[in-house]
Amino acid sequence: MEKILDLIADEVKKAFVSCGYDEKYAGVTLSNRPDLCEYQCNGALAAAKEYKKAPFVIADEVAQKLSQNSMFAMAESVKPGFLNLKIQKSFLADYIEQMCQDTGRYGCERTKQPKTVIVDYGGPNVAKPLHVGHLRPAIIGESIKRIGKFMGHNMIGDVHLGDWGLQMGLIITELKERKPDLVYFDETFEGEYPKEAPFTIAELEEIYPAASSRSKGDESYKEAAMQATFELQQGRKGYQALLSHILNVSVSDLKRNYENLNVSFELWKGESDAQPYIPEMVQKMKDDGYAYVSDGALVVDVKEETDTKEVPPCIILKSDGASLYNTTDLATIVWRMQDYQPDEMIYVTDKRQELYFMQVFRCARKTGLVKPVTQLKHIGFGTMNGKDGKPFKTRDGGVMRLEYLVDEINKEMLRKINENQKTREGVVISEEEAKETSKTVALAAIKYGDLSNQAGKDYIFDIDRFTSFEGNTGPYILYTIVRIKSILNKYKTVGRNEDGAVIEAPHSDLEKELMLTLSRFNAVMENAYEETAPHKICAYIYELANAFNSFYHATKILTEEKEQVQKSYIRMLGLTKAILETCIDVLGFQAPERM
RNA sequence: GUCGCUAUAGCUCAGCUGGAUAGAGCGACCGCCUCCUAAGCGGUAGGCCGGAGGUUCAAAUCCUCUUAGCGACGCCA
Repeated sequence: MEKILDLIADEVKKAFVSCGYDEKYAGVTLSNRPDLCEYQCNGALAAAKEYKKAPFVIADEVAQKLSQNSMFAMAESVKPGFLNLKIQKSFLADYIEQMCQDTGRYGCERTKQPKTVIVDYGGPNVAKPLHVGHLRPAIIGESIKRIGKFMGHNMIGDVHLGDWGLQMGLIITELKERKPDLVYFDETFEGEYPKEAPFTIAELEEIYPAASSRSKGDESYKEAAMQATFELQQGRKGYQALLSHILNVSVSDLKRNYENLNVSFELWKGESDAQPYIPEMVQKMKDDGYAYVSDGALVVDVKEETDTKEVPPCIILKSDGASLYNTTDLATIVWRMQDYQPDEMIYVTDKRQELYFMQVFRCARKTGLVKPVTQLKHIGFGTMNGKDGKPFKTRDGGVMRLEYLVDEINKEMLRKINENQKTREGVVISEEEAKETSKTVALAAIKYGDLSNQAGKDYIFDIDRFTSFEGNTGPYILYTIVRIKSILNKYKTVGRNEDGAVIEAPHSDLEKELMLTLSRFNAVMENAYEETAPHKICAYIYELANAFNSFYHATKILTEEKEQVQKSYIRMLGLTKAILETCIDVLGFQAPERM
């Protein structure tokens, strides 16, 4: 469906043209003075200069023309030269009715040019638990992916595991110290390695930090780890087998953790998957004359004439010949292009990596790793700070495990739900349901709290604020949905049905306001995709929830006597619920049945 | 040092492809449950949009300068 703003703008354009003015002045926006009008056009103010006329005169001519148009209930010119518009109720009702009929899409069309887009978010390290630093990329990346999917693009999420480098050598070394008799360390072993991993996730999570801290004070230990890393990379069989055990154990644990966040990845690739592509890639960069040795390291220049600052070259290989983050990321681009031919790659990481990604992107482009039309985007997010405005830490200054943070919020939510139960009659929730619901609500609180801020800015993660479910929060949105569900259920329980329901022209200002808000859905979703801005969806559903709650308080729905009016209400409620649910789904959370 | 980001109500944030009286939430204060979930609704108070210039009929929004905070700046990821 065409956006309502475009439909209006089309009419306004015609009016401008027929009055002898250029249509470029006919831009229509939502009104910033809802007390005066619903939509406005400020073009007359701008056109005044070109036509050497008072803006008011122009606005008035156009307004005259438009007031004959059945789409508008009001078209008037005001003071300096504003053109204020109100839309005809019946037109609006028809539009909403069409949205209702457009099941699943509600007026938002799929893109006509679907793209394949790889979204790189996550970036957890194997053998290490997720910590709060992994929260933002997971939430934001997942949402970007879902928004793209909804718009009809082929979105592929890649977790991009940190599964390469010294950390693996450390784990192997520590394991060897503890369990030297394992077959993995026997170089003469020729049989088949056990299917079962020789450690659990809990052990793994303990082994790595232990090894890491020991390596800092023990040179020979560190050397052993480096040697193990080297041998692993050279393909030593026992170590490779251990690596796959580490990966399996770790990945299944990570999957479980991400699932709890309602985050999933299409690809569970890691840095190790890029390694095979490195030699050929590097050789080609050399052969093509892009890569050269500077200060011992192999680099590719990526500065451009228009740069206002120094852009250091992209380092491909360290002076000791080893690969590094850059190398792996570039080689990752190689296999992605080879296997998926994406039109676009989006990297969701901390914004401090901005310069780094600029280098990598330029290097990839310059050396022909990607096509000229392939888009490479870095979505940098800000730091998650505590209430004191400093990076979020545990009480003792450590990095908090993500599970603990989520648990804490789950518990707080459960407490509040139980508290509410006591003060409320009628809605009785079992202990089991309360537990499930608390998780659902907690996740919404966390995600909405994050996504409602602009991703690029730092934000304050205030547990007290997020878990207090008042105001502009995830729980408020869920509560609104639950309310609607409750009404719809009761409506059905009474034995009535929606047969023959049609959206009628709004019966009140609050109902019209709700309809106007509903009608913006397609524009909001499209814009959120174009600007990779989930926070715009948050802002929208907050407005929608407000519009609904105001309407709800002023309107008796279940006791409405006129059958057709009631059916119209119910139909509109269904649409409101569907849109809210669609929106929170692309944000990556869900609503419970009751709360 | 160079470059970048941020600065809006007591607090947390929207608004920034320029438009009419700068919006929410929290907190404060005042109302509303014989009525579909009060996790709600209505209302009051609270702002020289960091500062100074400029462009424009019109600037929180664009440009320049400036102050403060944060960040990035070749072998970490």
